[in-house]
Amino acid sequence: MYRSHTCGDLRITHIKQEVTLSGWVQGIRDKGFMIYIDLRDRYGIIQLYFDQENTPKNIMEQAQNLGREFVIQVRGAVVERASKNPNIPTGEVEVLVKELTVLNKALVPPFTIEDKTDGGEDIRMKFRYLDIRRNPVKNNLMFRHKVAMEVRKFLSDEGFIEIETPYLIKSTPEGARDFVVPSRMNEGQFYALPQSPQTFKQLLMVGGMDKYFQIVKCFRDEDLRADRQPEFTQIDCEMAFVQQDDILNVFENLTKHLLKEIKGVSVDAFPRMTYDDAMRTYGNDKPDIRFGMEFSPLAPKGENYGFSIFDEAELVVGINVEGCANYTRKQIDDLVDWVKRPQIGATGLIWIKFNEDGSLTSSVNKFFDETYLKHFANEMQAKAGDLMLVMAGETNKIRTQLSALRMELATRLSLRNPEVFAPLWVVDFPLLELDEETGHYHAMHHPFTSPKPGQLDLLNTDPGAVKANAYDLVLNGNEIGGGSIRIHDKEMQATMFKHLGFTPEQAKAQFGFLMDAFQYGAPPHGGLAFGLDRLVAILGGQETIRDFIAFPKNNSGRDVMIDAPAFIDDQQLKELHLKLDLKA
RNA sequence: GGUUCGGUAGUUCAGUUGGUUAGAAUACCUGCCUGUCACGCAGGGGGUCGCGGGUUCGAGUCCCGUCCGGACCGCCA
Repeated sequence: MYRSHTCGDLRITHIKQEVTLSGWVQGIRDKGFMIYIDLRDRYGIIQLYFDQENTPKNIMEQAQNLGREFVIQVRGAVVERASKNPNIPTGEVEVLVKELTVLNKALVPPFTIEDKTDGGEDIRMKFRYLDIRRNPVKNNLMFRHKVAMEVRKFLSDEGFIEIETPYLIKSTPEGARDFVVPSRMNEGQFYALPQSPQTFKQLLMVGGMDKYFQIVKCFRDEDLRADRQPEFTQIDCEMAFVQQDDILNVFENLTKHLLKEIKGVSVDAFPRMTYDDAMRTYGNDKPDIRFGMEFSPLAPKGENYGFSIFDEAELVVGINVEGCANYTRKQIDDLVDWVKRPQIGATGLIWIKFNEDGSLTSSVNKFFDETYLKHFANEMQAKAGDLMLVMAGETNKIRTQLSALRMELATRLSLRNPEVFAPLWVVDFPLLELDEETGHYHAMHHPFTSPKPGQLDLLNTDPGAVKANAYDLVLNGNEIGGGSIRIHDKEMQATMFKHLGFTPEQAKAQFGFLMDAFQYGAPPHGGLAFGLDRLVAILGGQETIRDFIAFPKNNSGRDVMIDAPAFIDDQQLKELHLKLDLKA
């Protein structure tokens, strides 16, 4: 027996009990005559006590020779401490050690295994197994487990069945790049890892499994970010015989369940906002609505303001930053510089101060007298003490730029409280999106998304204006889920592919199996997928998803611990019928 | 594909206009210490300044290239 209790178990009630414990040496305080060792496992820390009076000499010597992170087993009696430590749950007791076994020695770890470690990101990833011993990472992984369990519990209770779908599937050109896997038995052919189980879950609907879910890995070979990994986990769901509201209701309830069970937070009915409204009001399809600073349209087009920046602009729009009229010139210049950085790419930023004394000063005093500025202030519902920031130019660019500024200001003003949760449905997404490079339309969500009823004619006349039965769930400025009502009719699906630039032959070759299935009684269906990593990070109040993943990849898609990806040897290449054509 | 910041002791970092033997903290090792718990005290060891080239009497410092890491833009149906 390695242990009778864990290191987090022991309390004052265990006094005089004989216990066996196993764990890692967290720290050693050797006072000469007596030695204290903090023994750690997943459950906590318990202090071990050795002294020259009570501990056998050989055990005392052994204890002196231990190092940090040694794995040891001890036996001894639980005793009350002479001086207690109120900071840890086991702080009233300690174990007077009689027997000590070193189960495994350990090298000195490259960074300290403490909550506030001295190790940087790089070294922690390389020695991730040590990092996982630290409370912050350990707790995040346990937190993730709890979220996943609540998801399974809720969906199972709602009648959903978890079904696994294959990882070795077929590459398709739509959407993100695929990770591909060469087939040894099929010369020159490749599997692809799924970007999502999309077509399979639709086939499950055809198969009559009318409520499906799966907590599943998905793979996308695109560049990474702090909140984006090449392999990530989705809570993938699909339902048959449902309309959009049915789906929104089920997953709104799931989200409420999670907020309640995990965070103890009750949230009212989620607001629903159309995509167009979100873009108009926040310049963004995933607005953070925990704070205001909504966009106010200014300077309607067609009027002559005698100010070329306004007169030539497609859109003039401003936000009101409450209580910031006292910003210094330096602070404002800093904001101007911030939006002019290449990442934002703005050409400038106009500011108007609504001073405490009621006067208005601005960067455009030359062009606008107080009457005009007052008019702008009214439009933006600014009051004395506020700072108004205005941008003008091409609609899409200005929305993106001002939206980025809005988020940056909210961060600087600490308006993004991670303990406040403001979920929101964004609905009525456009069906298609124009690719400015190729001039072609492609599906905004995916090619299986159904258009809103009665918009089929629009598809021919103004494809960009067609709205889809597609929706996103947004939480605190993050897209945590998205889905749609799918096409379940073969002809409709064929029409869709045609508009996306597929020839009938291409459509058949790539998605013939799906369209065939639609001919055998496909029920109306739709669904949604949550990004589990991101959801867990947001519920955990953190920005980066990496610390909620046991073994994440770095910015370049590498696993620095196992050093993957890596070259394979010539024999493997030969078996796979592959020849490398390397630049170097 | 691009922008930007960084790489100096095991680790986290400092290192001035280019100038003597590259420092601090922490970790590690040794000794001391009867209630520690960020233990304390004294001492000690520890450096390919990412790598390659260049400028210079002289480079951690300046220039070019390259590799690695972080953040971001494009991209991510």
